[in-house]
Amino acid sequence: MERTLIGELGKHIGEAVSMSGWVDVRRDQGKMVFFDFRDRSGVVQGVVLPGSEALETAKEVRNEYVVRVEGIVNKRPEKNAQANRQNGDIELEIKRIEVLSAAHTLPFEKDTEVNLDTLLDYRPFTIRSERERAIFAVQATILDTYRHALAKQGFTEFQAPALVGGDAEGGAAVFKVGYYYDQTAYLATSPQLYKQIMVGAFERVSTIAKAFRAEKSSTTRHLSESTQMDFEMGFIQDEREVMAVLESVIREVVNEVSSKHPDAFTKLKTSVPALGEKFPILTLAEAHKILDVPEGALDMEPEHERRICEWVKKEHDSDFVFITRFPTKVRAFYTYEDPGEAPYSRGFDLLFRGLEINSGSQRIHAYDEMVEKIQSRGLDPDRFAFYLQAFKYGMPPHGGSSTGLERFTARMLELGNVKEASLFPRDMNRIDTLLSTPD
RNA sequence: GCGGGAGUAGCUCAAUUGGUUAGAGCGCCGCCCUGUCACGGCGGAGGUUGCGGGUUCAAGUCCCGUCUCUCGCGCCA
Repeated sequence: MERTLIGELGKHIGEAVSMSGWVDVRRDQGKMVFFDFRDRSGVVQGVVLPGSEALETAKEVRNEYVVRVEGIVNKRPEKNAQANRQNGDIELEIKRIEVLSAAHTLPFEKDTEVNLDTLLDYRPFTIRSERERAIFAVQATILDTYRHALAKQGFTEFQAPALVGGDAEGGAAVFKVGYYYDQTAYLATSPQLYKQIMVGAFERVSTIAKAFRAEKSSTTRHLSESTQMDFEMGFIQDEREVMAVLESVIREVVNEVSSKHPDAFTKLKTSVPALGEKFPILTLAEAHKILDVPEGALDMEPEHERRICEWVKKEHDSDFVFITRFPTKVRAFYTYEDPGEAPYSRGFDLLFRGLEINSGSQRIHAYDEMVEKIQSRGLDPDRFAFYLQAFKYGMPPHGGSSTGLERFTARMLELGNVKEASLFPRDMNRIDTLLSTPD
């Protein structure tokens, strides 16, 4: 018999069906046994009635066993119906259970709350919990919506390399790759330079790339391996155009997540982010003034990011806020500085619920200016020769930005630690050993 | 890297001022249960208190070292 998905069972009342999935819960009543079964489409109750041939197997089966079940879809007796619950009005009267795969004793119940390290140590199991599936279903929607929102606006997606040569940008904490005998390779800390190269061909490009950072840091907002959602666009007047595209994408992502996953916010004990009329834009100086930070501070400390977001939420009903006009010297070398606006650059950060989730800017596009800037930062233009070709052979005024997927997901669902928004997070001490050699 | 907190049963935690045989809930195992839906009832197993040293008549508890987790800061072109 062909497999019927649990979500479709309601259309087969009175019919004999075959269903496959996991045992979500078993409730043994003695002469009869109840189950909740789970597959990708949902859950349904199954019941083995007294005297059924399936009773013996039903007694052996435990939670998380993978089974194929044959039975009849019945409407539940009125008094046993469960409102507000998927398939609460039906149940599967089990005639036969075939164990496709037994499960060993579980380390703990699937949906119990556990500490972060336990959660991650048992990841292949904990990912099955309702909470974890909700987080990563939301993350999948974030990725999908980001991609389509940009495609609609004429962006071409490309794949940036993760393996890069040369310590081009100076002594950042990078992962060194010992493979090439005559040169050094690293894992990319950003797809930035490749994005710019691609603007030279496609004007508008986007990429979802892995970024690797070997920082010896342990915080709730850092990962050694993170996912960046980037775009870069040509023919702009200034960074405001980049911000406008970013805002439109973020709005679409939030709206899509809230419509596709209406239960996720309740499950995670949070609420849909407030988008306000428009994301407020504050200069760094304005933000510091609001926070009563002494003049001359060059950047925002984590505590300032939290406080300014609280202020913006209260004053503008927005969980997002742009900060602009950072001093050029604290931004990346390729950041554009208009002569009339010195010493401030055309860079911006986007803060979301107390945390920086995106950073972007208008970039330098003139070859000579770029070479000069590289030199003034004490870097060697020869080492950037490959990248500089993009500018040498005609580059439009352009800019772009980069959103940290894990940070965005974590703030969206108000997760305490960005590692909760990563399926398999890597940090200073954590890396799983799937590839370890068997004995 | 610096600072705070923590490490006790499979999981989440408790254990008074250093004092008898280290407890609970959940899970697990066994028995009972014909309408449960986190089913319920009765019983049971399960511990080198992270690791190493020290103080003491006596250490889960105090001291030193070490490892790990966690939070904050620093770092994060």
